[in-house]
Amino acid sequence: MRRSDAHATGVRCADCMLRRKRLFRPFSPGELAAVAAMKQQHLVVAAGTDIVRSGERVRICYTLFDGWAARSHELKSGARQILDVVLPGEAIALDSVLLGAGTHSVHALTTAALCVLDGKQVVALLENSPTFAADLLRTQLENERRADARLTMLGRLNGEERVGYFLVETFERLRRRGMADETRCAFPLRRADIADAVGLSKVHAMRALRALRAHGLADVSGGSLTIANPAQLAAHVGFVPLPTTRRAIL
Amino acid sequence: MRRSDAHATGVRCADCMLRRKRLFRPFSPGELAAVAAMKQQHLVVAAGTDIVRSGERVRICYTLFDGWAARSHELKSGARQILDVVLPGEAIALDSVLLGAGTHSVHALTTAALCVLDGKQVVALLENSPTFAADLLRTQLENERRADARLTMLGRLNGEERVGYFLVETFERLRRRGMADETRCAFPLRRADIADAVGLSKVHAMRALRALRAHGLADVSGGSLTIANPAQLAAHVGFVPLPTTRRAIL
DNA sequence: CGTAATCTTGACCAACGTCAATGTTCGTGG
DNA sequence: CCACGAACATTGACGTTGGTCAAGATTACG
Repeated sequence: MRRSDAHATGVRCADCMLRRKRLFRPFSPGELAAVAAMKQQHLVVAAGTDIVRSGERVRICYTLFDGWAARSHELKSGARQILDVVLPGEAIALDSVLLGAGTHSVHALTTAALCVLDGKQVVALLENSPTFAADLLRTQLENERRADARLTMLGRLNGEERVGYFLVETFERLRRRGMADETRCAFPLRRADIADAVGLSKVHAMRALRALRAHGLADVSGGSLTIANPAQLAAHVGFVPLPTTRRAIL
Repeated sequence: MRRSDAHATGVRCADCMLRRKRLFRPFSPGELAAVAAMKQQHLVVAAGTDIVRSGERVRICYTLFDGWAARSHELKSGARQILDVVLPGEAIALDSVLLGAGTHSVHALTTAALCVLDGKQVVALLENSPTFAADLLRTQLENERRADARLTMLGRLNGEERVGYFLVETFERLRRRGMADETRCAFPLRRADIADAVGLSKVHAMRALRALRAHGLADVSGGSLTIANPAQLAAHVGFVPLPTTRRAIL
């Protein structure tokens, strides 16, 4: 499950099924060629691997092709905050290509497949294809809206609501990628990960999960998440799905 | 202090001193002309005015020219979360021009002067000037980094640290705009605003302010903020200033 | 089969929210 | 200049939420 698998799982951009999903912006032939040219490697890493470490200056970025990852901050105190879960089709380390040394870490939550992209060529595409740059800006503005909502959840919801919010939001993101059925999806996060995502201690995150289960709202067990009535849970925690826009993908 | 003052305070983009600050990206003559053309009005609003209301679909966006504003979410419960303080030179409602109906509100914290920009022309500039789109994307990625740090503060710091973080972060942003001296700056937020920014109740935000004052770290009174030793406070709360990049301004 | 990691729970304590009362500031009209 | 009221600031008392510690149960894996 290391780099030696690269060829086994390699996919040419032109054949990539991920980018054909409705969620993603269609590519012009020219853009597709540019992206195919900048793709240096198809890399598979094991669960737990650090994909990006905070402070590293890098000349490459990634598209998560398959699997789950988490962006996080670590404090000197040892505490950790998970900033966001990264799902297939999303960019990793794009910020460090455009702004220099990254401020967050990214680690694989499951076995993860990554498209490795040459930073210089990414910048070149941006500066040569204005519609692409504009679409990437749209995607980034949409990310900001999600981040705003997460900030509100951390600042203003109680423990049970925070966990519930995190679960439906993730469920909804998976649904849009065709990675969830009506009430169920994979959910590889451990209890400690959930706690670090919603700003609770591990013990209290447990209590919140127990309460959600007791209320028949959500159940996390055996690596999968079941939400009997997603609309009800969403209403309960004040989650409002964003209107679907076609996200830029690299 | 209403629209009638527009002419009194009107500034032509070519003469604008704000955009000449080091913090902001210099403009090519072509871009400057494009921005001057899209500027429809120079609008002055009183403190407390709603500049943008959540859910409104708009065809214009703004650059905050002078004064302070706050972006916020309101929950059905009546609770409010301030997402960010908006300072001179920053865009307002750019997201709703590019993505449709906004998801947050923006209100003026002080008397505020706004450059009103035509949305269509903003989009046109983006799609015609790739370097500008790329720079705006950089600025947006920098905003994301700040948002990540705020999320971490909400999730992982205690009340006193949260308030301290919010104060130094804002102080540092003002300093970069030349709006603060070594230890002091204007600070027009009320106690309730501070509480809503850091996810505390008003009463507890008070206690945190009292503790910060008792520890000699920060003092908010009479509409101004004094931080005896900003570096010390920053270290105390884990605030790390982002490297300065030249921000795109419209 | 054994060891380490993770999950789960109870008991207890600290942080934070709520309620309610008092003080302070500031603008307005007399 | 003063009287008044409204909005805001400040504080104490008390209840609730969430953190910490510690132990036992379960799972994953060599």
